Amino acid sequence: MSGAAASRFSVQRKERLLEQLRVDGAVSVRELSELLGVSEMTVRRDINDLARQGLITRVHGGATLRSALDRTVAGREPGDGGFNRYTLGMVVPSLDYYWPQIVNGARMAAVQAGARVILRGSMYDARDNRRQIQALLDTAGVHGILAGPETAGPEGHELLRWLDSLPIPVVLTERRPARGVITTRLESVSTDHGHGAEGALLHLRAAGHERIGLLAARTSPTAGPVRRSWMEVLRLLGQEPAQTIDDDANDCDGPKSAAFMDTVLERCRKTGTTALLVHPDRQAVRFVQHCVDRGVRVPDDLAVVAYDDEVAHLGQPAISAVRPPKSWVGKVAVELLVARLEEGAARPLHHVQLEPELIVRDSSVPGGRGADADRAAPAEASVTTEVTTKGTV
Amino acid sequence: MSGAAASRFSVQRKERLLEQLRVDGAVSVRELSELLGVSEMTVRRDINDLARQGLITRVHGGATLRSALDRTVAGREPGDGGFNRYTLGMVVPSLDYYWPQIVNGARMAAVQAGARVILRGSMYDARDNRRQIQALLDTAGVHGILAGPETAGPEGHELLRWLDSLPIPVVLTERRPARGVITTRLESVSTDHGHGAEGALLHLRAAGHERIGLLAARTSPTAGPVRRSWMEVLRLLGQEPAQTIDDDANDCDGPKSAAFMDTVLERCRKTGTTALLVHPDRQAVRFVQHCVDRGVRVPDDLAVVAYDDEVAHLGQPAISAVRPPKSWVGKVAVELLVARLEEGAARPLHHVQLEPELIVRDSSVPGGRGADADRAAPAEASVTTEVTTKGTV
DNA sequence: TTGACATTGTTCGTTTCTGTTCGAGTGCGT
DNA sequence: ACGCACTCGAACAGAAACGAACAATGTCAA
Repeated sequence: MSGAAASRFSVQRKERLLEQLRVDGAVSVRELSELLGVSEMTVRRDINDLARQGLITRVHGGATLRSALDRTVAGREPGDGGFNRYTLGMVVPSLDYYWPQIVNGARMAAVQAGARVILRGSMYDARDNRRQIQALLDTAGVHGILAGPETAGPEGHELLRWLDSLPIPVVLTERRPARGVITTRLESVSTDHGHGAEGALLHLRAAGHERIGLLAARTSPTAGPVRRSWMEVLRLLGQEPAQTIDDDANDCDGPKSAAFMDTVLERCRKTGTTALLVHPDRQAVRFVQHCVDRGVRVPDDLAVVAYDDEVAHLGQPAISAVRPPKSWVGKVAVELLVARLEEGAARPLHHVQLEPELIVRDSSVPGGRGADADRAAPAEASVTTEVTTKGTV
Repeated sequence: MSGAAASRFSVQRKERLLEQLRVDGAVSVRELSELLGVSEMTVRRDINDLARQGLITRVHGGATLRSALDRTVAGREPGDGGFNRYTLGMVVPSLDYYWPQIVNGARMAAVQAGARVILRGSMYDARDNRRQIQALLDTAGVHGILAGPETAGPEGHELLRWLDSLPIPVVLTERRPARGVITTRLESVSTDHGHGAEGALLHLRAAGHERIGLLAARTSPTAGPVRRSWMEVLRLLGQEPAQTIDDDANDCDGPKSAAFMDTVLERCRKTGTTALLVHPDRQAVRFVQHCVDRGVRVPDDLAVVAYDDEVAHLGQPAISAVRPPKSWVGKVAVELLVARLEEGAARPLHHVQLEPELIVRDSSVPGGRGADADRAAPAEASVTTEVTTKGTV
């Protein structure tokens, strides 16, 4: 077969491997050989190549991120004579959803920069955020803080002001200073969720969908920008939110989920909604599952794009998804913080936004691949193909 | 004309190849030879040419977008003395105001990164911007573009779309993609002028000024965010723009300038306006000069903060000013572009905003820090005063 | 027209990539 | 100890891709 655009050449396989490593921290030969559709021997050869370059560390059965214990090749980065020049405290609101990848990226960047990350888990709650950060400050020798705190509400604002006043540099991670809060020293790295959602919506629009609904988990900080973008795109298309779906994706879970999703499907029928953006992807998987159970064909009867890409590839069919560059957020955050520590106040404050990419799978366009990719492909593909685009249109 | 090193057809083929690469991320020799109707050998020759220029990554069987794993060019580059790995084209709208420092920062960063910058001056005009950028594209061996184009209006939007579609990476410099224009590949570095203006206004507010006016050069792209911030801060202070000054600073120049400035002073008296933000600083110098001529004491009778800091230190008294981090804008732009060239498409799109700093001199607070403040410009970074964070409304 | 030059196509021996096979090594439970 | 399950990698082989050399074609100027 020649249609697999995902990884035709060895370089692409290796990039895919590294990407997987960034996400999971480890890969197995077996997994990869299935994922990429090549023999295990080939995967081993790739791993050996990369290990020889010092980019990864070989382990029995697979590979991991380059480890400090790996002495096989002189590490490409002069981690510097001084091994841990800086100690960075990091506080994240969750240790099992979304944030592990950010932490991973931060860890890797820290190793590169000769720094050490001390991690503390917290909650989506300003008071606890502050407690955890205070604990880090009380730890001797912490040079800077990476924090993904609650920024909304009076308590969030107060927390931001407190962070702004700390004696050591602080980089907001996957957060921005809230509007209306005066900050003069905070820096930030965050994903441009609004733009990500816009990309997904325009992709659906380009696939011919006129009426596009939204299921977003209202409790998440991500939902805000996503929903705002959705409303803006609707406005561009000359539509009213009331004419389609705008519900809370959290309801796709729990005892009443079946009834809820039935209601959504019913409303899709009534309003002529043919596409949905679902946030987060766990709920998208649930929802697509439900569609299949009810005989609603995806994407023919209803196209679905997930916002976030933790499990979207496991959906049946595999779900197209917007993938925030999580590990990069962590990486850039560490780089900003280390640069601040090295260069001091002469360096202007940085605010970085990173854009998500849209992973087109099978749930958004018939045939599994966008009409945007006009290629005479032999349609014979039993293995799910993944196409990565830097956006749509 | 016979001067071209490569034939017209060869160029077209290569453009087509890059185009295909942009869509798919990879091309195979076989596919391409069929698609273009030429022999495989010819395609290989094209691929080798482009790879030698560092524009793509050669792989067995075809080519991919430049990959971080591609070590071929990074190692050796025959001819160029060995160290200019990349050639970056830069187009700026002015060569005598504001932009020289940005260009400087870019130049320095380029040297650091082993790159070379080719500069072209243009105008504040979309059509000419495009002409100049096209000229750079026609220059053989340009790997990426730094541009500070016109982004407003239909022509600006069209220009952005065109930039977004170029086969080589583009970093907008001191510009952002306009709202409402769909871009999927542009990156950007810009100053957060809004935040800068906010800092100046809050500084004046903290110094006790209740009613603060604005003189902004309406023709400048910077004026937009500055004025928006000003209006927002006024709103926070519970005031109306109409109750104070909001005029065009351009009128401080030219034959009728004296009359204009007298009118402004008169209106300040009438409305009880005790402070002004003036953009740009040249006009601020003129205005302060006029105040002194008319016996209006600065800062006692009227406080002035300039937006921008090219000549503000030459004012009598020295004028407090918001200083955009110009050379940093150039530096970060080059860093983004080089990183994109090195790491390829796996790197997410970056949008960076840098914050200006407020240089407090003698025109905004009585008893400011006179003589030593304007001696060594770089040293002033440490003199920057923080804006009060409490008590505003 | 002719000759110099550039570009493209063809041939064919060489190289690269990948899958398969199979013996060796490792850890684990019985 | 033993077998078992697993992984690893050397060795081989087929297919495909590569590129040097040469041939063919087209372009331009004298």
